[in-house]
Amino acid sequence: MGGGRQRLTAVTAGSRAAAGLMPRDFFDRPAQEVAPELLGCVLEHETPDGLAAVALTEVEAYAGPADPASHAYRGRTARNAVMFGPPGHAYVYFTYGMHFCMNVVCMPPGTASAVLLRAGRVIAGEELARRRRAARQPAAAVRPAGPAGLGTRDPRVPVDRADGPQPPACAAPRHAAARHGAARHGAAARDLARGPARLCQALGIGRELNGADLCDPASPLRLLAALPRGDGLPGSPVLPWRAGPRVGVREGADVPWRFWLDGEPTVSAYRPHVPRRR
DNA sequence: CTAGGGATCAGCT
DNA sequence: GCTGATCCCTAGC
Repeated sequence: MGGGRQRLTAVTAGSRAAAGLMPRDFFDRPAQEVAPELLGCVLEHETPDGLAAVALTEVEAYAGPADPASHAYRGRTARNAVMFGPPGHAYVYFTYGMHFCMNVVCMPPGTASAVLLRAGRVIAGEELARRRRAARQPAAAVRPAGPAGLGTRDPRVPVDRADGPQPPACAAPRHAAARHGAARHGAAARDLARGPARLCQALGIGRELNGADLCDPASPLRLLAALPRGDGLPGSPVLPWRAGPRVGVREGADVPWRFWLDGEPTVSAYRPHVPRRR
């Protein structure tokens, strides 16, 4: 396991919207170099529902054709085409029949390499993120349930009616909530974007953002250089990070290409790969 | 711990 | 065109 300290780029003066936007050449390098420098950077997604953002706390690097754990290992396909495109774009894929995961594309066009965003700390739009996470998986939760009227599909799936934002979990045993440290209004803050699929769910990232440009101020999905200090002090925070083997990777488990901020509670739990039973 | 679910792709016909 | 193994996961027992 390695370790190090990540000096974050200071947020320079400029237009407020573009302040701290990551330059494209930042990503024009091998993913394993980019990855640790992404820690602490801010991913924000702007939608009609509002803005939500996370500070990245855990990432994984996936090198190109030489990395057996990479989606690009067996060459270019329709699914992974974005990885072969220009750097600084989002590669979003669907997995396990229900989850989205997001990567940041690295290296010049033609060389597939990416950083998987594994976890973050929500720093803006927490209520929006909480709503998205509480909405669960409609397909699994709603089930057939009955006729429910023809053609009256509501994409937003309002679970509660009279109780407003009160979650249905209020009837759960209170010791369970206490054991998990869950707040009365849904998941604990640290769990909102803890894990690659949760991160995508909290930010409302789905298939339609595959290929989105993270370096474009006009893009709904943007990557900013660092957290603002907020205290008016010059310079930027220096964050300690650590590195270790990647999660759930069969081959290529020997390289320490998972990076996380030391001591961050939002870092997802490490689970070594276990072959699935049939 | 395991079930769940959809997409993907190698390998086959 | 079809089949079946696989997938970088999460929620709920």
